[in-house]
Amino acid sequence: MQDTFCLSVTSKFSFGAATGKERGLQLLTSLAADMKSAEEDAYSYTPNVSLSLPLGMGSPCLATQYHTLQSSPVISVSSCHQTGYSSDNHAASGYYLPHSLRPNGAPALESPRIEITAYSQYPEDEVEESSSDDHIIKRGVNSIVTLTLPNAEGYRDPSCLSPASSISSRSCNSEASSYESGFYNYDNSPQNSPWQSPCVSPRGSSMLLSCPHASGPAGSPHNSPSTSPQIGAVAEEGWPAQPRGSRPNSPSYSGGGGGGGGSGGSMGKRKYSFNGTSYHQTPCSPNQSPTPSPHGSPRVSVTDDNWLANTNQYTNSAIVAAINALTTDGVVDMGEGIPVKTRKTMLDHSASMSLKVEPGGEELGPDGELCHEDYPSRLALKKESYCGGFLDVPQHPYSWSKPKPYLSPSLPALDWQLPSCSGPYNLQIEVQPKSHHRAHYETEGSRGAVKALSGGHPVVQLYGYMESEPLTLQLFIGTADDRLLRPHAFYQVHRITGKTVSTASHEVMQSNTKILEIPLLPENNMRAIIDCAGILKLRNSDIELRKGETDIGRKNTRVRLVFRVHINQPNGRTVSLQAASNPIECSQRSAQELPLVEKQSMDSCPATGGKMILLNGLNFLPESKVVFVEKAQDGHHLWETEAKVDKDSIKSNALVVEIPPYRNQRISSPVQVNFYVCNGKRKRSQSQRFTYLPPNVPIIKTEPHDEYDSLGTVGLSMHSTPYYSQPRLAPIMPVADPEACLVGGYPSCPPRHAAMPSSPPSSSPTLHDLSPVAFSKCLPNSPTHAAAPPGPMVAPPIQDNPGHPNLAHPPSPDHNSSIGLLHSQGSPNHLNSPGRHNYHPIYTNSSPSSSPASHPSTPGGPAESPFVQAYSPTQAQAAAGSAQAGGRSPSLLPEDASPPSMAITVKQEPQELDQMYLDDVNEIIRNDLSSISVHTHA
DNA sequence: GCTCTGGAATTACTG
DNA sequence: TTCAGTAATTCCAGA
Repeated sequence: MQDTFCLSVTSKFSFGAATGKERGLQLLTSLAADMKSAEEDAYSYTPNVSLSLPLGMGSPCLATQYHTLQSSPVISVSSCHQTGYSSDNHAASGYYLPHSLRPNGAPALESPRIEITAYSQYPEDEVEESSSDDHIIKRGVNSIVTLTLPNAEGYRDPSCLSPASSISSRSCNSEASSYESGFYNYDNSPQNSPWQSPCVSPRGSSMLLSCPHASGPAGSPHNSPSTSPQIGAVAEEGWPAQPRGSRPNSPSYSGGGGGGGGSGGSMGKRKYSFNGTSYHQTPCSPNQSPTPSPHGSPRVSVTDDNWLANTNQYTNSAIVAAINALTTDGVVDMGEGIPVKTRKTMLDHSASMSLKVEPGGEELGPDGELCHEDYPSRLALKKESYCGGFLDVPQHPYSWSKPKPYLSPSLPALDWQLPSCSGPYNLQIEVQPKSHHRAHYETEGSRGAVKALSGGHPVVQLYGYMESEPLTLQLFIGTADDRLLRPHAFYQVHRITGKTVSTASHEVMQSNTKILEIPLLPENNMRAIIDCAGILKLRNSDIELRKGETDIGRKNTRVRLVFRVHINQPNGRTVSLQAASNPIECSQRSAQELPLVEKQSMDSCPATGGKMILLNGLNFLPESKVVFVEKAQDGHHLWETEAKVDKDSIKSNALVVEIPPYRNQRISSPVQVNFYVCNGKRKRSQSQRFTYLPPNVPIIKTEPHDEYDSLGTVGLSMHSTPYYSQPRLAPIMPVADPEACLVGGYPSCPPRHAAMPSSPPSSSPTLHDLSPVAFSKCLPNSPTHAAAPPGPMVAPPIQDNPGHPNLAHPPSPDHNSSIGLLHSQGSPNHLNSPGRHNYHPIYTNSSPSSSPASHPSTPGGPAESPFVQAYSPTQAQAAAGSAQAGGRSPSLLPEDASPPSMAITVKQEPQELDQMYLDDVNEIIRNDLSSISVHTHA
């Protein structure tokens, strides 16, 4: 199997564990086979994907990102336990796969951004076509490899880059998240693409070439001012002709967008923006805020037509790609990337900003005059300082002056989903941040560092790292919606300094996303207290106007702290880990008015209801109501009922509710619904997931499998687990075709799935899908498994993350794991926990729960049971087989597996299953789950 | 004098 | 098109 596996994949996956691994491999293999796609051929990584999926599923740790500095981001997957990491250079890494790339060729992940996506813009074909060259990925991904700066070996700090180069580089870095853009964008992460910072290396000079658009900018890197013209040009492309006023969107803006407060003041500022310079033009505000944040929202650019065009044309040549990238950047970043307002603000604040700058001067360029356009140059400046030993935080022993080993062109883009653990390493958020943190606008002063619930600050620790060399922990603000984790376009991390801050930090920009770099020192057990990170809010209008930006800022006020660490391996590769915090609500209003459910004592119960559930959270009022809702896939309500709240027990942070009976007491499989706390009109908490189980056990069938039992058992345990409806981190692995699952799946299983409004099951489907189980679930939709099962059956297993419906969790035989899943899933927190990871390897999040105690810091523990072990090939096969044979959708499997509460539930009567399902289906139909397409598996 | 916070006024946006 | 309510953004003021 492995051989096969290897072949398809990159060739090097060493699965440490014996049997389990083998099984996993088998599964993978089979999956891979199923998944065949043109892409595979084209991209070596495709195979990886397949493989990776399982792995990922198995454990978060499984996949690990490897990269060689020089080579393009090749990533090899490894199970947590694996001792050996693949050393292949070429291997495309599944991990790093841009989301955009879908093995299946299916449309990219559905999600990336809230509403709109540019994916469509980028046909996957493009991507796949490049297939000829494994290394070359469409979008120049491969090219990246090619491009790799010869000297890349040494990571170059932007700082080192020549200004000019910096510019180009910057431009090159379009932030658009790879998946958003639909294709992988090396630029995104400067690190990712060697070329990314052409500037970086003189050789990169070619880079300059590359940036046609950027050319202007490139040409004048530093010159911020000068650049402006160019920028303007660029901007034009990207932008609508409109005046680049900061907020084209809102005419009103002239007045000052929302900024009402001091209308006058705000107005002035905004107008200023307008007048002063067009958005794009504003090239240089000398003072631009040192902080990159404003500028960059990552997503911007990729979407540019230019970019596409270029990309397409030159997929083959790395150079071309590089050029394209540059171009893109130039276009995007320069003009669009920076919100007018922002600039304005920056100007205004510049002075202050400069003050803030540390000795390192990281923030402001020496010039202090950098313009946004110059942003690149700014970067360069920063980097320079960086190189020079940028920040010095006197207080902290750690000296930034050290070159950062891990920095390499091949580092994964910020929108890539990474595992929280790999091999021996495990990155965990030991102390989660508070669920509310009011972000500050540029027009405001800092609102301080994000705090922990306990009153302290979040704490992050890397386990399993035994070297004496300090590492750098990266922190950026990520999204908290149902989709894959990615840099948040409307928020940036903000470095907090001062006497009260004990942790040294350093800011760097990557793909328009500000990253805070914090030292992880062996002497501190690779543990860092995050007391230096605040959250900056960018004006919606500024960001939304950016070309390529598809997210909307309105009501998009939840974020997560995303931590990353890159560990160099002896073989020259780099392991990248990522952990995301629980969601943080950043708006003032939300923090004050909206109820928030942080935990729920149970996430499932029999359809008969009647049990009491305890909700912990914030802003609960005596008049708070709890409403259970089931929605169809299309969003329409299938059922809605208000639960009885125990008025006597209401506290601002706790609520006891009686679970209402489900509308249909005869359900034969778990049904997923949602509930939310409502404090009044428009004051609702996020939807929380809840699962109704068949009243009387014999629910589901299951795969004729031995291990099944465990599953059943597992499912049973009800747990109080915090449960966020929000999406979890995106799966690590690139999904073959997330959408397939989502889209296809949904249709097929409308009723139950539909239930989860807030978090589309598919939401982060992607990676999961890949896993065998997940796969199966997805199958219905997936091309390969055309025979989708009937929707009704689909009810996902309980606890999934809202964001990720079960896909993530296949019914794992493993009891432990399963249990972990159940519990953990419910709560976002758990997701990350290593232990839980076993089942949710995919998720990068770390949860508080994941505390060392609960999760052995040792990688071995939880992580170990990667998916591989968890799933035996047989199971997988069985599942698949059953699905097919039975005619049921694989999705069913999960259900079976997970029915939580009844330990006994499992029934192993394959033969009868069909009938059961039929009955169920019929019943469902009768119940008029009409909107849903149901099929019987006859 | 500055930063951090909480609160609220004003304006933009949505339905 | 107008209006009311909600959300966003900016200010103010106190600790």
